[in-house]
This record gives sequence, structure tokens and C-alpha cells, in this order.
Amino acid sequence: MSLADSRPQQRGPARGRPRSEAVERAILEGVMKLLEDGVSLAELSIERIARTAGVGKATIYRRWSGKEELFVDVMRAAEPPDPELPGTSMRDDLVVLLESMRLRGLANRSSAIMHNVHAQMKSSPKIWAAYNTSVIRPRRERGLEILRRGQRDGELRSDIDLELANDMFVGPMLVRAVLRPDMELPEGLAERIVDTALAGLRPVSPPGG
Amino acid sequence: MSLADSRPQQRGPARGRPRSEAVERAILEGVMKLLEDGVSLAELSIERIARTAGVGKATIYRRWSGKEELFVDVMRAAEPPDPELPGTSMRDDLVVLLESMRLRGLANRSSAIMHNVHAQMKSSPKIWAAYNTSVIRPRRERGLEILRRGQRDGELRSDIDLELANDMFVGPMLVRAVLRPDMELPEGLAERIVDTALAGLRPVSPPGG
Amino acid sequence: MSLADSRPQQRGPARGRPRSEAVERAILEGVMKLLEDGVSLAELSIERIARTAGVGKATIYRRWSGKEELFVDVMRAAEPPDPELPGTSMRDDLVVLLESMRLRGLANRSSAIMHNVHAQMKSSPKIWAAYNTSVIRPRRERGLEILRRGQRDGELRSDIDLELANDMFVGPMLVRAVLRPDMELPEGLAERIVDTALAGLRPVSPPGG
Amino acid sequence: MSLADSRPQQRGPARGRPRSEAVERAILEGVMKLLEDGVSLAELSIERIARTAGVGKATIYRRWSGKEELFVDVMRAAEPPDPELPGTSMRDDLVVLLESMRLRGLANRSSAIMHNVHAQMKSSPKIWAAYNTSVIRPRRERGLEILRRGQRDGELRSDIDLELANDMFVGPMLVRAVLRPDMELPEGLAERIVDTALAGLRPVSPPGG
DNA sequence: GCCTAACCGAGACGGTACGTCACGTCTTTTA
DNA sequence: TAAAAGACGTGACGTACCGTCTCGGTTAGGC
Repeated sequence: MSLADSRPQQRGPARGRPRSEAVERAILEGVMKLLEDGVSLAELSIERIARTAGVGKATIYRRWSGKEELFVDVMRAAEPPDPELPGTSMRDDLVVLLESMRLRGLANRSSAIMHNVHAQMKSSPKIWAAYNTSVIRPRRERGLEILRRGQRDGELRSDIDLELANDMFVGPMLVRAVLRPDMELPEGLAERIVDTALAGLRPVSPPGG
Repeated sequence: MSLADSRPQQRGPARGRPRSEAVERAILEGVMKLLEDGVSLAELSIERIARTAGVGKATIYRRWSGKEELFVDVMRAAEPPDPELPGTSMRDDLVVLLESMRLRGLANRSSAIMHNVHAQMKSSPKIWAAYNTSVIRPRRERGLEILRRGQRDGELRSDIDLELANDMFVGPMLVRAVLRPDMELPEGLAERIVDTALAGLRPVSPPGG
Repeated sequence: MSLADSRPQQRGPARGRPRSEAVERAILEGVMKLLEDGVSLAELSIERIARTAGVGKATIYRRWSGKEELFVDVMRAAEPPDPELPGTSMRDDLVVLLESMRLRGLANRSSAIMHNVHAQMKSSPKIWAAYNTSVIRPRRERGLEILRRGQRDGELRSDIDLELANDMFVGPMLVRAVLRPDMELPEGLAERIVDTALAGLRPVSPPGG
Repeated sequence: MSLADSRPQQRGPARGRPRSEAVERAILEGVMKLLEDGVSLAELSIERIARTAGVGKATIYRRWSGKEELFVDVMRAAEPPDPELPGTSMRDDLVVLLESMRLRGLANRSSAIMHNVHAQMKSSPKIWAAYNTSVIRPRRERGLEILRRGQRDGELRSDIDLELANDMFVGPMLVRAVLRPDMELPEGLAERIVDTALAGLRPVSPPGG
């Protein structure tokens, strides 16, 4: 279900002409095209989006109540699918998870773009909450699940706070991918982060384990 | 020196009526007052700022070339001073540094505000660069300096990448302070992060082995 | 036959579902109700008319090509029937004719309303022409007929221009009824106008001199 | 004084940049140009007027609160000056007055135009009242003054209602000039109307006067 | 004690975008 | 095929700001 659903009520079997899915796609595609073409977020007006998508303004407002709500869906449409985890070990799963974050930072339809959309959403608490709930939170939950399993399997110290542990892995990657777009994201970064952080989180294994 | 300096040139000993510093303060104070009063960033127009500060629009444009440039100075004015480091050990210095980040996240004149200004600036690359250079970068450099000294003194493994190490400390705090305003920032968090990260970064053999 | 008739052609015995006359009435009644309720002409949109009448927009457009054409029919529906003339004399007939104009000006379903519809139609030459042909012209023709008979019967000088004479009667009433809605339309006005104008139009020598 | 005067208050000696008279003229000229070029009143949007006059929309709204208020001033600007009266007799004055109405109907910058503006204004009672007060009423008053003088000088029966008498002259001209744009307005019409109406209004002069 | 240049407030100016509304057309389902 | 419902592209509405530009009036030197 999309945020774009603001139909007043669903009384009965859908009366009147149904909304065109093609139009919906055209709008989202239009926004992404503009962003890729180097149009800054501040220059992106509803009016311009409508012109680009060959669509009336009202058609946009019928689906989204404003620029920010639209951007949530743009982000969602641009998000790559969550990676499949190997499941061989906690360490390997974490590497894959962080690697997907790295790739997202590099090549998310066009790296610098989503970045700004991201930033824009932050200045609207309501929208940020929506994005948080529907995108960020599930992803974080995935990391926590990996750690829980790792703790159960003895790959992680049992006295560790999982929330904090998660941030120990995710934080360093985020500093670079989100906050510092000018910083390099070299191949192997995910592995180095996981292994470095893990060094302090692993159980004190019996020396001759 | 402030970004607000855009006097055309300095030919001779300043002719005509000099710019009023009181006016400058009134503008910055006005912006902060508005933000504290719950006015969202999007609602903050130059026109409104001028009205609030009892100032002509041209008087603002004479000092800053636009909203973003003004916000950089607002941020700067609201930044708490960098903390004094104890210097007793790398670990203690890091704790103090992270603790200052935590406090910034909690109580920076009014926590959620600067947050948004921060976010806003990110969508203007030019301004972000300015802020980066004059605020972020020096602070990061401070962290790296601590780590360099720690490496020299044997508190940190010598084979470690300092940039990465820095992110191992800063990242977890940033995840919470910047990206997740809803997450708790309890007392002692700085200490826990430093100690946990340090566990994997300390030299294997005790320095004074 | 109504202006509302825009069926493409009448091939054969009318195929498909026939148009509902009830719908037609509902629309015209709806417009009049709205006007009586103080809704100004400018506020009267097709969309609102459809909503009020509980009718689809297309249903209106199927009958009239636009707002003005619809208003012509509204006017026609609201016009009181032409008065029956006594036929006792030219003077009496003229009094009755002008009296009906006076009443129209006072109480035409709701005085000020039709006024505005009238004014509106004037800014659309095409529609004005239609209204002119089907409503105004026949009424004028009736006045001229009275005058012709009067001239034949010796109640009117034979050298008089009938068109001009007609305007001498109709004009003064119109100035008040149409152009000056704030001006009083007292009982007996028709009689006074006719007698005053007639004073200069009667033959000098008594007919049966 | 113009209707265009909607300055909030006149506190003190006029602060801020004064409104440009050139802009005011450009707008009024623009409207008249458009009307002359055959643009119908319904097609005349504020947006289009602004485009034509090379002016921002706000600049128009700063002076007039809407289309109708603007049209009042357009009408005023297009009104020819009131004619100078010969003063030789009531009859001659009336002829000149009606002749000026005839010419207004024929050649008022472009006959059919002002017509429509006139009609448009009628559907907005408030505006019609303003136009009535500032244009219509003074002109009517002029006619009444002529009649009063005529009555004093013995050119008019003393028992006649002046308001009604005025309508006897003005009405016939108005029927043609305002309500029936298709009707001819031949030279000499004013004279014929005055003389015909006067026939019934003159004092019963002593036969051998 | 002037002169002059820049500052200051106010607010007009040509623009662009806002979010809403109505236009007249179209595409559904139901009758 | 009509009818109600409502989506669609279009374009005007009246408002708010944008950044620039006059205005009248300060407020400092430098003369």
C-alpha cells in the first residue's frame, strides 16, 4: 500500500473513473528524471513536476498532499530491494547488510539525489516519521534480528546491548554514506567495519577454543 | 570573521554610515526566536524574518546573499564552544568529545531546531560545503588528532586506519543524535560507546607488556 | 421547442435510454433555487449546479453547450406569461403592457436575480442575440402592433415614427426597471408614463373633429 | 480621486517607494487595448491583463481588489468628458445632452466594448453602486438641473414630475444606445426625441403667445 | 557645521509558485 | 444509450515570497 492513497472513503465498489496508474508512474518517474538531470530540490516545484510529467497539478494533489509526501514515495520507489542474506554466520550477514548500504550510497539511481530528498524530509517531522516507520525502522529491525541470532549462536557477547551493537556497525557506514557524501566508499569497507567492530564484541572465546 | 561580510570592497577607510552591529544581532536573534517558537524552517521566509526583526529586507540582503547563507551564521551563533579536553588519556579525551556531541544533540539552544537547519543546509551543496569547512571539518580534525596521539602513546593499535577508527566512535553517536531524534541519549552513552569500540581497537599486548 | 435541444440527429425511433425530463426540470429548478438563495451569478458554476441538482456534469453538457445557453432557458422558464390586452383602446393596451413590465421588474420570481442573468447574457453576444430573438423581439413587436392599430384608429398622429414612439413609452419604464434597480416603481407609474408621452403624440385635431 | 486608491492608511508622509503612475496607466491602457482587439470580457483574466501590461499580478491587486473594481476605473478612463451646454434654452441644452449620449453609444473608444463592461458591472451590485454614484448619478443630476431651470423659465409645465420628465428624454435614447446595440442611432435622433417628448410637456401656451 | 556617502525602514516592482477551483472531456459502473 | 461519479489536462484565482529597486530619513566620517 502506498502513501499515495488518499481516496476519501471506499464506499461501495469504486464509483467514477478510476485513477490512472500510468499517471502515477509518470509523476514518480518525472521527479526522478528531474533529480537525475541535476535539478536541485529547491528548484523542484509541484508546478514543474506537473509540467515535466505532462500532468495537471490537481492530479498530483489528488494523490499527495504536498511536496514532502510525494518525496516519501519517490524515495520508496527508488529504494533497491533489501539484500538476501547468506545465513552462513552473523558476521557474513552483517557484511552483506552493510555492503547493501554502501551500494545504496553509491548508486541509488543517482547517489547525490536521494541524499537531498532525504535531507528535505528531515525538516518535516511528520514526513520523516512516515519514512522512518515504513523504510528505516524495518531495515534496522533486520539488523537487530541478525544480532539476536548471533548472540544466541555465540557469535556475540551475551552482555551486549543489541541496539548499541547495531549502531557500532551501522554508524560508521552511515557517517560516510549519508553525512559525508564527499568521503570515499571503497570496496571492502563493509568487511573492514564489521571485522573491526566485531573485535570488541565477540565473546572472550576460550583461548584454545 | 563572519560569512555576513559581503562588503563590495574596502577602498579607503570606510566611507558613509557604517553597518549597525545591533541590526546584525537583531536578525540572528530573530531567526532563533522564531525557530524556538515552533516556526518550521519552511515557514521561515526572509520577509518574515525582516518583519520580526523590525528590519528592511534589503538590510538582510546587504549582509547575506540568501536564506541558506544566513542559516550558516545562525548555526554558528548557536553552536556551543568546543569542549576543553582533559588530556589524561586518549580514552578520556574521546569520552569528553562524544559527550559534547551528546549534549549538542540534547540541548543546543533548542534541540530539534538546529536539527532542521542542519537538514536544510544539506540540500544546498554550496552551503553545506561552507558549513563543512568551517564547523564540521575542524571538529573531525580534533578527533583525529586525539587518535593520532593515542596511537603514538600505544593506546591504539598501530595498524588501524585512523579515519575509520574515528567513525567507529563518532558513528554510533551520530546515528542517534542526528538521524534518530526519537532515540534516547542517556547519560553515560559516550562512555559506553568509547569503551565498546575501544575493545576492538586496543593493542593486543598491553603497551607496557 | 427549447434551446436545450442539441440531439445530434433523430435517426429512427430514438435508440437507447431516453433522456429524463425530470432531470431537465431538476436542473432548471436547481439554478433558480440557487439564485433565489442569494448565490451570485459569478458563484454559479456548472459544477455547483450539478451538485445541487444531484446530476452529473455530462448530463448538463449533453443538453446545453455552456453556462450562457443554460441561462437563456432559465430566463425563459422564469418569464411570466405575456399579459392579455383589454383591446378597448391603444392607451389602455399600452398601460397594461407597461404595467406588466413594471411587475416583471418588481417580482419576477425574485426581482434582482433575473436582472443579473440578464446582465450576464449581455456580455455574450451570441446568447444575447438568441434571447433577443426569442424573448425581446416578440415583446417589442407586440408594442408596435398596438401602436399600428392606434395609428389606424386615429389615436396616434399619422406622421409619427412608430419605432420612436414605442421607445417613448418603453424607455422611461426601462430606465427604472432595468438600469436603476434602486429607483421606485410605484403603482400608477405605467399610467403616468403613457399619458405623459401620449400628450405629445396625439393628433392635434380630435379624431372625430 | 480614483477607486484605485486602496492604500491601507496615510500615516505620516508616505513611507516606502511610491506607487508608479506609469504602471497604473499601463494597466488601464492594456485592458482597453485587449477589449479593442476583440477579446471578450469573459476571456479577460487578471493574469492576462498583467501579461499584456508587463506587470505583476500583485501590482494589480495592490490597486484594485478584483476584476470589477478595475473595470469601474476602465470605464471612467474611457468616458468622454461631459459636453458643454449652450445655455440658450432648455430645449437646446437637452439636445446637446442627448447628443452626447448618442455619441457615447457610437464611438466610446470602441462602441461594443464599454457595453460589455457595463453589463458585467451590473452583475456585481457593489460595483454597480460605485459606478452609479460616481458616473451615472452626476450625469442624471445634470439633466435634472436643466429641467429645473426650464421649469423656472416657463419652458416646462410646472406640474410635471422632474424625475419622470427626465426619463421621458433619457429613456428612449438609452433603450437604443444601451439595450439595443443593433439598433440604429442616426444623426438628428437627439433632436427628434427631445421635440417629440417636449410636445407633451410644454406649458399650454396662450394661443396667441 | 556642512557635505557626502552609505545605511536604514518601508514598501512597490516583475516574477514564480502555492494550493484551490472550475472548465469541458473522458472513462468507469449501473440501470 | 443515459446517467452519476469522478479522474483528467488546462488555466485562472488571490496570496505569499523572491530578490531588486526606489523613496524619505538617519548617521557617521572628512572637510
